[in-house]
Amino acid sequence: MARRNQHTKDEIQQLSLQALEALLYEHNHEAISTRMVAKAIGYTVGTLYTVFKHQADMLLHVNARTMDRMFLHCQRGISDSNTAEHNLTLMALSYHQFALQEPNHWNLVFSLRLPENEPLPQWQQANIDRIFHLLEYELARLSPETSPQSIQKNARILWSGVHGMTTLSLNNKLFIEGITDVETLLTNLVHQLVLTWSGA
Amino acid sequence: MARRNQHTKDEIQQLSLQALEALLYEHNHEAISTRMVAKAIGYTVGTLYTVFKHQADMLLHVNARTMDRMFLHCQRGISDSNTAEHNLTLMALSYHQFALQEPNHWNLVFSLRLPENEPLPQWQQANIDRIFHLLEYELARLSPETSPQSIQKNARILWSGVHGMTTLSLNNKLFIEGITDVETLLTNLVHQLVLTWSGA
DNA sequence: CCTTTAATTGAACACTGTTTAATATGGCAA
DNA sequence: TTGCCATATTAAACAGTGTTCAATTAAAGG
Repeated sequence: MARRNQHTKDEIQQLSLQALEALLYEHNHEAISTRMVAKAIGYTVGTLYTVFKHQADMLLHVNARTMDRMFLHCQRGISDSNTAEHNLTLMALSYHQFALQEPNHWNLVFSLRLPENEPLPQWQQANIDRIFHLLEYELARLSPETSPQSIQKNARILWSGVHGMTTLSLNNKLFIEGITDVETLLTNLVHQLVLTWSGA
Repeated sequence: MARRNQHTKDEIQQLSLQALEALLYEHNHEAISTRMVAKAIGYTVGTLYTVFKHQADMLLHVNARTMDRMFLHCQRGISDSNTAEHNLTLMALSYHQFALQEPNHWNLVFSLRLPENEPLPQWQQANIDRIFHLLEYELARLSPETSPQSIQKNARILWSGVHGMTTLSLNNKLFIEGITDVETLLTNLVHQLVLTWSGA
């Protein structure tokens, strides 16, 4: 069977990404092979290599979609009619919730290592910047007289905290026996940082 | 060549771990195979499996040693004659510095996934607790009247932040073009959290 | 010295990512 | 309609992976 022309290259790429995403709900990315993805879309590995440079390239494309979904998820419920602290708390909780809902997708975003000399694509940085802008917007609303540099700095401090809690709790490296849950910890973190930044 | 009795099982295990650690200075753990380790110590893969249950088991042992080293490193310069904030800042900077010095060892600690139904061993939790105790000690010194529960909670908030910054900066996911460095950010984080916790 | 015991190996198994020659079909020109 | 060409697709190959296990070989014990 050759030259069946059933799908365009673009369609094959989309099918692959969808199939891979579906597999990630069941298996973590280290357990997923190129042949599994190929089989899932009814093609052979060779075909995948006409559409992606290599496996890492395919995973990178999945990561792009994951970050898009995460970005949307983190905007849920955000509104200018809320206080800045409320919005920041919502974002933090959403970030953590997304990681819980799609742990394998989320893990892949932060554990993918590209082959040497492969630069990480510019849209990756753009995606990260997009999330930071959400935070910076709220931080500016919180204390309008703070300099843009400080706002950028504080956004990074805040995101690091939220991200760290999410990583550690996802890997059970955070808790002794049933102390407070992560949601409480996240709310606390946001509250305490907001307190010092709101000029209190 | 069989039954040469050149090394005891214990010695073979130690040799393996040392060889693996040496390899980690050059390659990240995904690029290291059991056969590479075996060759480095002058044995065959089969021998490794008389000493470790599986590859993940071997990596877990390396992680134990890495955490020991990290624990010692994080105590560098700590002294009761320093302020609590100073000690906490030292620890945060040491934590980050250690990750920079041994990125592959450090990565392995947080990215190793055990096979299903393999419980993470109890010394792992003990090692984590040990680090938390260092933090809790300083936090108690900072505000003696705070309840033990709150101290535990705050230690986790603080460590999450430090860990998050370290992870993200190690993967270049934290910075736009040359803003402030991670050290400054870490110092800031500690300072701001300490401010709210010292009852100011 | 000869047998038992166990440390060590080498080969096998089923998999992995990646490359490439061979193939078979859809579309086009005559 | 026929025949050819371009190319989408595959099957097979390669060098590697983790893991297991029968076979081997040497040390130790009687």
